Amino acid sequence: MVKAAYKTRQQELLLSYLKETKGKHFTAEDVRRHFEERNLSLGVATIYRQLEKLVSEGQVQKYFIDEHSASCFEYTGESSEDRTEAHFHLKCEKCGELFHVECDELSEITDHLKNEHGFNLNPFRTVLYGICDKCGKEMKLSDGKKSED
Amino acid sequence: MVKAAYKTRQQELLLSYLKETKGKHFTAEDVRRHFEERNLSLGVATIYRQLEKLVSEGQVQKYFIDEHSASCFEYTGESSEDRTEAHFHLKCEKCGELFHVECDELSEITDHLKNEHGFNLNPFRTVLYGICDKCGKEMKLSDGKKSED
DNA sequence: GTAGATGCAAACTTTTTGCAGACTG
DNA sequence: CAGTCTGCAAAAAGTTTGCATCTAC
Repeated sequence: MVKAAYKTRQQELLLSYLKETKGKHFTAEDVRRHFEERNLSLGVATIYRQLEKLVSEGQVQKYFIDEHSASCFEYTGESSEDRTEAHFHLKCEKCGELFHVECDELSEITDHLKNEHGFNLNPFRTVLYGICDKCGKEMKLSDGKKSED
Repeated sequence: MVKAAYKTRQQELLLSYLKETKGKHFTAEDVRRHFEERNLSLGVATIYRQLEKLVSEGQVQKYFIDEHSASCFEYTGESSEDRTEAHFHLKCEKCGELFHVECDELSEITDHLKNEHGFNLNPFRTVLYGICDKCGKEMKLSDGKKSED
């Protein structure tokens, strides 16, 4: 039996936040602070429970950066038609910046994984780690000793 | 000034474990349990401290799967010569399996990111999420129904 | 009225840290 | 002997859960 799913004030608050931030990532704490600043309290438990529901419905994507930071969420839309364009996440291991990249050539990896490895990649959830352009250049400048990587 | 770096029993135990498991992934808890079973206790704090040191030296790679599970570590070797072959990690969102794949074509994404986006990918740390071949087929078979993990 | 949602606080998990004592060189 | 390392236990940080209360329908 499917649950009745009541409509609540908290639910609508969260949904309005999601629509404002479409295409950007946020944490549960970001949501809580957003409403706290407006004197509209939303308990963390509620935030997590609502987000979890949306994640299981596929409206929100959840991904994980590293153990020191909170999970990232990202609203991608209610239906496949108005879905946010698929994009990858690049995380710089040095400066910590998280980039969103949309690039046709990157979708080749998606095709390759599907065709050759039978693996159906979910780009939203995938975070590619490495060193970004800016940090790479800075490291070259200050690199006195030989590095093996 | 560089620290003196004493050689300890615990250090050697850990190193022997690493060499046994080369190319496989493990968690801090796996290490602790491994030695507990042999009545050789290694404190978790020590395990984390030693692993952290090896990670910063580049001998061990550390990556994150999701917030419910512990960080994964993987020993890749002391020098670039005997380094483990670079490989990607594919994580199935359904069955939870973590696959290691070495594939030349996948390295194209590394080149593309470097050349077009100036991003120097670290494949060891990168986990690609999606649905594996086996689960994808199972899901097709049971299509109408809601399926659980 | 009843099923479902909320909010608080406590529980939980993994990882880090402070510190006293043990060990290495 | 001095400098490091270890192990314990407590602390952190993010997330989940139990439960009493409140709300939607």
